[in-house]
Amino acid sequence: MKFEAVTIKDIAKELNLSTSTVSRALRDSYEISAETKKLVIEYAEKINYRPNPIALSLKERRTRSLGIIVCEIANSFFSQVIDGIESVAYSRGYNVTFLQSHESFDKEKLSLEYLASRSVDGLLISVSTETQDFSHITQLSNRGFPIVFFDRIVDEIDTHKVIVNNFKGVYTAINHLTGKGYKRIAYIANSEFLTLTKDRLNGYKKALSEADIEVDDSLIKYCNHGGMINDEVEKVLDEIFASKKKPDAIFASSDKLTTGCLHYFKKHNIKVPKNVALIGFSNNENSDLFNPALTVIKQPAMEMGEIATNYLLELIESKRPIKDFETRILDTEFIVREST
Amino acid sequence: MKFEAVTIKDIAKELNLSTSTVSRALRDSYEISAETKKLVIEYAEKINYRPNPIALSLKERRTRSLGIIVCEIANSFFSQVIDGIESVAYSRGYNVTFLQSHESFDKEKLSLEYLASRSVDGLLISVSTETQDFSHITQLSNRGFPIVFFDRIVDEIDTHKVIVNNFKGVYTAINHLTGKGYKRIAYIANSEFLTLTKDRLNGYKKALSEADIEVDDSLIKYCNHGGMINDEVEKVLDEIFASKKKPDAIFASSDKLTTGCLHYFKKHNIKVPKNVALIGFSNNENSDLFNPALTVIKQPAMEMGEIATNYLLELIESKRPIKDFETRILDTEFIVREST
DNA sequence: AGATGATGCTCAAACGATTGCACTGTAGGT
DNA sequence: ACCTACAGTGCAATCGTTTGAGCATCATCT
Repeated sequence: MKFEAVTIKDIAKELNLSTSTVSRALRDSYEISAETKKLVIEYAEKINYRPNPIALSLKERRTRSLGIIVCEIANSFFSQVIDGIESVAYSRGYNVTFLQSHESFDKEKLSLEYLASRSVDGLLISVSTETQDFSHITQLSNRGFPIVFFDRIVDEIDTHKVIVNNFKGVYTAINHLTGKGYKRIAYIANSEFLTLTKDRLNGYKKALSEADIEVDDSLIKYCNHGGMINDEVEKVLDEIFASKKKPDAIFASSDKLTTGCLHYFKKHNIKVPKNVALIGFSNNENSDLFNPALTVIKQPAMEMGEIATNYLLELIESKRPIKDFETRILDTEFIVREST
Repeated sequence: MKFEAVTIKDIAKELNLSTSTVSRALRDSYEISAETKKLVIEYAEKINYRPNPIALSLKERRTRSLGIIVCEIANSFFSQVIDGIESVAYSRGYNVTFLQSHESFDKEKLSLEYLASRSVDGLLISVSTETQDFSHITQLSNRGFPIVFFDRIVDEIDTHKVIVNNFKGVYTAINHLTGKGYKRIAYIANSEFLTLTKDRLNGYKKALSEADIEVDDSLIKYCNHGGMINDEVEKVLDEIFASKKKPDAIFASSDKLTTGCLHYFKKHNIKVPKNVALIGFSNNENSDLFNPALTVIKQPAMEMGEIATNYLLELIESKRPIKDFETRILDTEFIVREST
């Protein structure tokens, strides 16, 4: 079934005017007489005329829509970022198309191709954990396609970026743990390819060394699919807990990994914080309801989305190529609860 | 900064052909010689040509994109539905634009107008809690715009719908409570305007009457903003717990309301299930990690999204108007945990 | 030789809206 | 009476792509 909508032609035919006159009347051009304007506007109102955004896009060579690529919408952090993106985008007259990479490089690449082939004016992206080869993004960026990174950025591509202070966030958290006497602190990391994983590792190491604790590489485990693959978290935890020198605390680098740990603990009847303490990077709105209530490092997700979108719109709407790119670093919030 | 992309014209100019020949060559038309085809296809590949979807949309009078309106993406149930929608849509060559109503009638209306003015071929919608007047949807539907409802449907609009068996889901849950000896069971409902609220109420009443428990209207409370307004849940719980005859169990009708209850209990030091039992409609992936682990009625969210999308694509792609509409009713899953 | 037909290409219109330019008609000035 | 000015409107090109119709060119058949 075709849904036939009203066009400017229908108005022109009905009123015995040309389409140009109708167009000008609707845009309140000075060239059109008051009478004609009134006639046109009233009739347009009556038949509920709406300009066709597709035709406008073709004419103006812009779609007034933004593309977003994240690993998963069903993730508190990203859905909060998206809230921020949406609010800024709509207030500036843009709409928004989302794509999920589900942490797959191939999906990310396809999504990127799709969006970039002129169905959006610019792109906000947090790369997938799998992504090691950035050429698909680099190419676009080099051809002048506006891209802004948030959260999981790509160092070697020069454009606006918005992240949190990952180093400081983790440093504070680990510091808190060492201060409480924890000595064997494991780091369940996201993919080792992500910049933020490295930054966080540095914060972890710094805090340990300041507490005179030697870094034990067997306590640092990577989940290269971000916990998306079923037994990923279980496997690394098995490894950690199989060792003779068990950890007394765990730092999990994302929401998915944190809940993964909790599920593991529940299954193996490991008590938190009695047997092991837990701190996670988490924006889960219910982390205080967990058993136990979680100590978390929280990111200003909404703000991140807003800032990133403003950056992107700046790139899109700028008359001349932008050369000076900024990386905005936001502060995390550290919330101590029962799990430590 | 304008991002200039390659068009069919660039290819035509370079190869001294007409745009029609290039177009036909790319679509592998029989009218074009093998040599020319090869030439064109190779050059297109080389300069990375991608057809402009905007131009195609204008020509074909279809955008190959679907619109989704939900109250909130940051809600486990809806983000799971969206996962389902996305997977079907992309596999059938459609992309997807989301809009959040944030439970506001005005936002919903605006979003609808926007999407319908030809930027999407069809619409999937779960109406906001505030919506009482459906004329904005009815109008569109009557003009032949393809719409499919899911979860929060509108009875008086005749089109495909996908819901769960709300009656049975609640009946089973309340039955479970009465079987365990609970007698004063409160119902914290969503907006009273939603069809599902009424269906659930009927399940609630049936189960109570079968257990010879009289329905006490003071135990039935509506949250007309779905728990989006700060103190909404707190207020109704205050009312319920202020009464002399306190409830011994609570049934919460959505994820937001369920976590709202938990937050309230935590604040007022009410122990679950010792002081009061709790059952919620919830698709939260971590409801087993809560303190206590929650007994829940779970909806097949992903499946719902898939089915709804298939319905919508059927409406969009059908050659002739569809008159026979279906309402698909899915079964819920009842998961008993510690909270009851 | 002339008709027929296949082959391989180009022209131009169309989708819906915008906009520079051209055109018509009227009024006012000289 | 003629020129200028200008208000009010229409024509046609444009954005990128598709597609029906038309037009050469050449081989083949009678």
